[in-house]
Amino acid sequence: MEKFLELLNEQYRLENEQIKILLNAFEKVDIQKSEFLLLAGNVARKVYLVDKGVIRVFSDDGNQESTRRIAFENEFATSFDSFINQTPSSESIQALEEGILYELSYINVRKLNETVPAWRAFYINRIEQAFTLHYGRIEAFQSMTAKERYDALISQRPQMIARLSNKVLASYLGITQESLSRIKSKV
Amino acid sequence: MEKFLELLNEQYRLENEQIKILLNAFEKVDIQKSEFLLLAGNVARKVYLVDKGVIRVFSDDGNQESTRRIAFENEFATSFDSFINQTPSSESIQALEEGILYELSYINVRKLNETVPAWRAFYINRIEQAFTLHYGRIEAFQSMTAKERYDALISQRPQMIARLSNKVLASYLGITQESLSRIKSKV
DNA sequence: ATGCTTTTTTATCATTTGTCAATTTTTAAA
DNA sequence: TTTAAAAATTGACAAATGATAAAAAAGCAT
Repeated sequence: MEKFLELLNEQYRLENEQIKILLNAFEKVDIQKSEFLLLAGNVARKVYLVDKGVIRVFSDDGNQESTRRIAFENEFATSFDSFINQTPSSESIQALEEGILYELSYINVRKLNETVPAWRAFYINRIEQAFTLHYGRIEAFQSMTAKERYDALISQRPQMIARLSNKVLASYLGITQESLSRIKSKV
Repeated sequence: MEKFLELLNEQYRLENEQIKILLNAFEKVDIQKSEFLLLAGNVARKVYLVDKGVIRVFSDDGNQESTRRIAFENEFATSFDSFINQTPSSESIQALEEGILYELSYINVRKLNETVPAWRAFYINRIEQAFTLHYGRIEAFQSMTAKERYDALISQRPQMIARLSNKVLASYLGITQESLSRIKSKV
């Protein structure tokens, strides 16, 4: 949380009054490993800032899981489509490690967008960044093999390999656990 | 362009003064089929609103083309990463049909974001929508076969099949032309 | 530590998709 | 219209990935 405020202050200049408003909008939540923050079918009413731990956004069609987003420390995550339209989510959100989150409700996001210019600029910037992050994944799926996607992930987001189980990592890469196991053994 | 202004007015209420500012920010451009609006290596300085025709954003690694985004009438497109960071683009933008565009410079986007609240709300909304659109593609790549992605595209964006060549469509779906040809013949 | 559950690995075989090459069809230019 | 270029189709084969099953390894609760 401190790091987040630092960043915000650095880039967008915060007045003390605004810092207070911001801090009031967030709520601290302790999470246990494997705990669900959102179950598919419900509306995503919060966006989460990870203070400590890892969370994942994923869907499960009964046959296979697809991990859409992994958020580590100082990253935001939610089931975005559900959150911005406040409609039922097709995705669930789950903690992968014990940790601490700061959650922000939909209403507070919209309020902050109206009332705190620094937050608004930050919000726009975050969505732009999130867009390019996910855009990169489309590039990967369009033009790379599973092995190439894995190698790219190692160099771009090493935490992904270090902190995630093969099962989750495989579902993020869009392949089966067995394929991932083979890819890893192929040097 | 009219339709775009209508939409903006409907959803965000525009004053006459603001309409003038907006109209001045856009510039009309006639485009020929196959014409390049941006060549990879250059900075994307404009975002394009398609008034008539179709444009595509794609990359070409020398070996294969990957079509990242197709924009039809009343849709916006640019090489997003390059545009928001004003850094050289790895993508090119090309017209697929003769048509008419309205282009908006990076500077004007940022200016409008500061000065026209209706535009700003619209801009945020567009990025949010663009995000969910591309997010849907990740879902497709993660959990569907090429045939399933093709079928989904037929029902969700029939224009894609109707107006694009197989070559472009295949590169959008992330498969070879040959595979697409076989998928189509499989009923 | 012990036993149970989950994850990971390994093997075999099936399916999907890619590659390469040739042919047909379509498009565009002279 | 004629001709050349580009795109689409088809076939044969190769490579990548999935499905299923079984065994080994790791994690977790008691």
